[in-house]
Amino acid sequence: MSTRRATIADVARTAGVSPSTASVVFSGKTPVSDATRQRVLDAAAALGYSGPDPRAASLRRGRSGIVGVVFQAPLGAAFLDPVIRLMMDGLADAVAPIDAGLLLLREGVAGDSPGASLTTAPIDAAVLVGCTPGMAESLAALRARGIPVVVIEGDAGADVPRVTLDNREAQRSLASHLRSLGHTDVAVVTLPTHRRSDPGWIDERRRQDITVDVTRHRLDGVRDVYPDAPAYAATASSIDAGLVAGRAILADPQHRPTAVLAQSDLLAAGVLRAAEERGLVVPDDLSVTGFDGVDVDGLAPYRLTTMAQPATEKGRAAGEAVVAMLGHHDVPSVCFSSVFREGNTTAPPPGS
Amino acid sequence: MSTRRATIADVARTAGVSPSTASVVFSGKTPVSDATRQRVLDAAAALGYSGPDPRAASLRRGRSGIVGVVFQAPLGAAFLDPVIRLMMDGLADAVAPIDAGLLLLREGVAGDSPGASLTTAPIDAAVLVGCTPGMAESLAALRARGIPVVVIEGDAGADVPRVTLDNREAQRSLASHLRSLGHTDVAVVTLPTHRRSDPGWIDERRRQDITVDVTRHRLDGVRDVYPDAPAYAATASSIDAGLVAGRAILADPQHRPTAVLAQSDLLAAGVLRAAEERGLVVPDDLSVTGFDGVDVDGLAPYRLTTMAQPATEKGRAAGEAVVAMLGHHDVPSVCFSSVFREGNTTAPPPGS
DNA sequence: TTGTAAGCGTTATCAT
DNA sequence: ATGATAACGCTTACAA
Repeated sequence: MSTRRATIADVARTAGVSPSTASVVFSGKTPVSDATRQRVLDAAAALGYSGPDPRAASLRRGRSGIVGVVFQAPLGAAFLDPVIRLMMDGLADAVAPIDAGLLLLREGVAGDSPGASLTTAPIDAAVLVGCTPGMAESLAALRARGIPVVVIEGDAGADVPRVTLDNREAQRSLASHLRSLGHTDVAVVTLPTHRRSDPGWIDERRRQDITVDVTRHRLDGVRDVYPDAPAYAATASSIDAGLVAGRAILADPQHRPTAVLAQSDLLAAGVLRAAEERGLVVPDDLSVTGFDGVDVDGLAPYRLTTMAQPATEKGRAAGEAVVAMLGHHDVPSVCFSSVFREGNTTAPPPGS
Repeated sequence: MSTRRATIADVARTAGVSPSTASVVFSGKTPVSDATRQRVLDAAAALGYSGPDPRAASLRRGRSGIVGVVFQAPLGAAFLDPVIRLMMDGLADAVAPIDAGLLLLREGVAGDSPGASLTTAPIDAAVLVGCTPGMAESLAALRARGIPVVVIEGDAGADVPRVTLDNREAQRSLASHLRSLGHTDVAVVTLPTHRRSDPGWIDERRRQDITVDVTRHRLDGVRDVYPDAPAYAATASSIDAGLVAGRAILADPQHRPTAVLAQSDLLAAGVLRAAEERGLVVPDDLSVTGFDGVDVDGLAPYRLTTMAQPATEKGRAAGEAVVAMLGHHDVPSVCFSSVFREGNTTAPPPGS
């Protein structure tokens, strides 16, 4: 009973048709008479054949139906970010029409040689998430293979299509909002400045070599309005990291800003907690802004004043770009806009 | 310049060796003299050949190096759960040694025909996450193809290896802990009872047809100690869902339990918020227990009394099981144990 | 509507 | 250490 698996040729033979006909029955690419189709299906059932082997099909077709999604962090950490989760949903939706699956690839995690999985994996295209300079090797490997690439929130060179956000302008809007409320003394909580960075104040030197585009651009946005706003870098985009930053920023009662601009909603949530710890009432004693416009689980009753970004749309756009590239179309880079959303965490500064 | 991609045959010819030798240079499966290796590598570089085509290799090898991970929810929703995220990390680690990637598959999401992606995807094995009866078709499709399957937290029949948790016993431990503290009046917040379920009290009728194993088993664990504990089903494992449930449970001051057992840490976090809303002090006025032992972002300064489950280990075990099955080894089901962890959210009932 | 035939690019086996 | 050969299982022009 240890006979090998039936192939489409076996099915064809049993059904008394040619292999090509049997193939067509399964792919549906060409009309087949009902009678033959039924005979083929019956033969398949009899032999326990459950459709073409995807490996063989993909060799012949030159397509595997798989899109690689490349992260620079452990999966669990990446998915901590609600924006990434929404993006994945959009991506999954967008590639569903071509029946593609998403293959998770981690780059630069201990134990994986650079680009190895990228060259061994049968992917038709790749989406790089948050492309920093460290991804250069991965990128080179992909190009060498002629695999279409799209980058989300990052820069991979002129000829790689990007899906980005108006980070600087968006953050500037929030800063302007605070200024129009009368705030003059604000502080910033930034996202990590490097792939792995310690928490701490950002001096001019550190500022110079921020390698994470999003972080730099959003910081620039604040500085457009408040050129001297002090900034504290968090180690991650999380509530806990925001709490740490918030504590640092609110530590000295003599030198306390009247508003904090956090570079993500999660960080903002952490700042809110830090404020609570200090006995500060938001927004009366302190205004706090976020960024992303995601549902932060457990944030109620606060509604953050924030910039809502179309995270799912970004994923969808990346997916659509990939689909287009597989169809040999040129695809342009796209930059999405965030929209200002006022919540109940901002107000004029105390005593105004 | 639109010439087709170089193949290993081209490289071999250029290097003046046979295709098999060239192949071996890349796979390293057989010793090759340094001289020839270098010639092959040079030829490859000259032709812009960057290694064997994974599609062809996987046909020949009969392996694609891809493990499917099957979810029953939109990706974004699944990854909301910290336990799932940890599990993914463990899974990724465990399959890394065989250089396998993880292919995300969603089952039963609008637009995907049942089992379609499972039969089209070139996967060597599959991990079903949270296998409910609704996954029967997916399972059948996999078996028909002879693809090894492992199930995490679910039941797929006797001959499918499972990775599970001692849910009932673990939950019973927490209930016992509360009883030993003197609580007699407790309520439960459960995980969803069905794949999609509305929030609400669980009456005997609803109790009967809970299709989610985890939910049922943990509820059984409480009822082992408190046979009449009322239970309120949440719609998801999230802080917000826990908040809703907590509000319902704490609504009536006359009928207020002195302790709430939540079936996940996230739900427990929500209950904590509900308690705060009502002006109740935890643990003085109300004890709250969680389940999972994960870091709930933003939960500080609380430390939940909970059962810590080895989530990463579960993922790793599933990955190792898959690797073993691919090596034609039999693998047993494994059931992990949770360990009791006391935090600062439980105490004797008020006035005792 | 169905059949014929020619690969898709690689690797395992077996000689040499 | 290297080479010749034969699959791996399928799809798709093209012909009938």
